[in-house]
Amino acid sequence: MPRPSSNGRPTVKDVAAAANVSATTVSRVLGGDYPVSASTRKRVLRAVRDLDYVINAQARALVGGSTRTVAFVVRDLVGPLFACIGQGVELQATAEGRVCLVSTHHGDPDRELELIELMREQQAEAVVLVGGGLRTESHTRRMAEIAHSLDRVGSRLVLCGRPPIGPDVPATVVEYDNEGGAFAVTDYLISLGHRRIAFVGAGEPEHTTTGARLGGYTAAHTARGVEIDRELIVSGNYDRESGYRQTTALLARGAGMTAVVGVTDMVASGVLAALRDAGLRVPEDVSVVGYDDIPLSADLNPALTTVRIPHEELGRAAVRLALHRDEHALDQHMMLGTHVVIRSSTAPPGRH
Amino acid sequence: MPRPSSNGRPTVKDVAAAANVSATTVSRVLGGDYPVSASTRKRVLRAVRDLDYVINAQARALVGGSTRTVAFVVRDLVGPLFACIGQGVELQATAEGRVCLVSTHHGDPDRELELIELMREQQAEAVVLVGGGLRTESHTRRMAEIAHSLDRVGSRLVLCGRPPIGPDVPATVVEYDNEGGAFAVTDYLISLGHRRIAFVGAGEPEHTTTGARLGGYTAAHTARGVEIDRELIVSGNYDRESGYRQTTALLARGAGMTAVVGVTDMVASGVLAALRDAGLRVPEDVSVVGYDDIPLSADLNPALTTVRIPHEELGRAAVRLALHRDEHALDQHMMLGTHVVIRSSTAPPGRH
DNA sequence: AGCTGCATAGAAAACGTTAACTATGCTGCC
DNA sequence: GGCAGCATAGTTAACGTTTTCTATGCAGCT
Repeated sequence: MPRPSSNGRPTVKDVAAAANVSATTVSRVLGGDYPVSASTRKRVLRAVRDLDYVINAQARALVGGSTRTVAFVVRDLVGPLFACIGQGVELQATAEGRVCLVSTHHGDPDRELELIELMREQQAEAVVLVGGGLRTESHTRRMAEIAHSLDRVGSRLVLCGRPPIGPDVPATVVEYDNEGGAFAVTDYLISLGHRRIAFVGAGEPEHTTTGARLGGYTAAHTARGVEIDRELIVSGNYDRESGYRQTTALLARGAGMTAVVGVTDMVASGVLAALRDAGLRVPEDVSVVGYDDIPLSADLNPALTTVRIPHEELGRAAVRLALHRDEHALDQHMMLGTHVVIRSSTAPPGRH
Repeated sequence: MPRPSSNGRPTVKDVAAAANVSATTVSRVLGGDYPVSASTRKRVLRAVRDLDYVINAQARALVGGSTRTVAFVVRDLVGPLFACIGQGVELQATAEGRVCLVSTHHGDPDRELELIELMREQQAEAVVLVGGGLRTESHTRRMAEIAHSLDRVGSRLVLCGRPPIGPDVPATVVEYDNEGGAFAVTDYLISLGHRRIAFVGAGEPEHTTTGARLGGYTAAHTARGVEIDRELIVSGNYDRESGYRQTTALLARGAGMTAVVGVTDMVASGVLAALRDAGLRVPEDVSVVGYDDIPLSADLNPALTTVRIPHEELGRAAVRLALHRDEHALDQHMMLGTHVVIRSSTAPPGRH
């Protein structure tokens, strides 16, 4: 009859007593590094099983130094993009023997900062910020301070899908080419013959994601010598409903676009619905493209032309770089490529 | 110039030294329970800010008893259903001042058990298993043992969207009415006039989700006195591609169904695609229903008739019940209702 | 004056583990 | 035979908190 000490949870001492050895020996059997005689090992393992002992991760972390924990902070769990990247983070963390903490800030930048602080209390080895963020003066400064705070205690701030904060800020950055992808997909539309291309964005241009994508959209126009009608650039937020609303508004005021760039696939899906409801055909009347290539995109009707970003690899690389930053001391900034995925929502402009 | 001790991370001692008080006092200022003079408090808080001190959650947990941590174990982060429930878990955990651990098992029941063990090491206050699970003899027994293990150390196993394990197993169960929902939606199809209704399932019937939903499907037929053609019941797994494959196979062998029940919306989305590719119209030629009401479903073309389950509430209730199980000692088993959401993928059968 | 009681503060023990020493045989070698 | 060196095991001191328990001053009362 196993007789754990007080709490109900058996400790090394209990196991040691049951196996007639010292606590150290139990630790060594479990650690597996130090030589222990076969018979002792057997007795200890027996006691571990009998008592249903599991190690106390907190106590181990306290003495051992590391918690073997990676935190990831994300806008929402339900957004497919965040989930995809989060999946990469979780997979890589697990592969590296780490456990994953997760929390969501629902788009509130201040809450995001609070969460980082919380993760610092939790002694996470790395704090991965997934997705774009605000890029105002004050927010950037606070973020830089936080990066230093984390650095001081041996933890690492990782920006995943967000540009670097500044030159002297200790942070790992894994981004993908937001501007390049937007350039490519816009260029593709222009090459099809489109000249009036709407951009349905989200948030203020200070939001890094919209900013960079809008930049690519603009650059493509400039490169091709196509003038942009500022009327065609509108903005809401990152959900489907916003895409629907902005598009309806564009149509209502007779913007006369032949193509629409949605800032995300989610937004583009709203664009699609608005066009359909307005009796317009895609791609015959209006072409639509998105950005992200979330799982949903291939199933839309018509299947959405979009920009694929390497979601999972983004998350994996974030964790890999952060955990092995001694080995990758030089390349703590990684830029992953994106590429256009052409499906059925794009075609040359019709008669207009 | 702050001078932290060794590691780089300032400790209570460092703060105490900087503020000229004892460690105890620092702890009290931060804890906020014990009376501390205003001037002392000010000095301590000052030192905390100067040193950029944060508490060590591990050390606090070690002595304080609780880690204030909730773990959730889920099949995948990307599956919209899991993400939705996970969202509920995270929200409620945060609301209760807990931090969230997450890990994924990708449908491997053994891996699931390993993860629970891992979470036990982490001293999670509750371990929430999200989504259906295996229900074989041996797996059930192991799960029951694990529930007892967790219980012994003051942690709580929570089954979220999965039926109870057994009468004497200490676990909190929050399920939704899988059978009832499947009954209702099947009954709806029958009431529309359908008589040959295919069921595109997943996994062996030992998998709790498929088992219960198939049960509802069967019961509705029985209740209405409609005979089931066993040929119409097929099975694959839980993804879109499986729905596509099974449907294509059904059509290929001339099963002649006028309606299809997909075991999940994801599967139903594959069914939709297969029918479209086969030149069949939905709902004119074949009606399709799903189950889960994931965000995607309303955006499918045609919008999917399905069974709505209260995803977020499911996750929230799981955490709430587990953390306050002293107050809810009696109702540690909760069954949430489901209801049919009628959209455009269903209609009376056409000429056949 | 002497006591009680409160406000404030510190010292020391505890939480469960590991790491750095220390101790004891035993083998093998000159 | 003496000693180096290894295999094996135990003792003790950390790790960073919180929680007793104890101590001091000072007000208020009889």
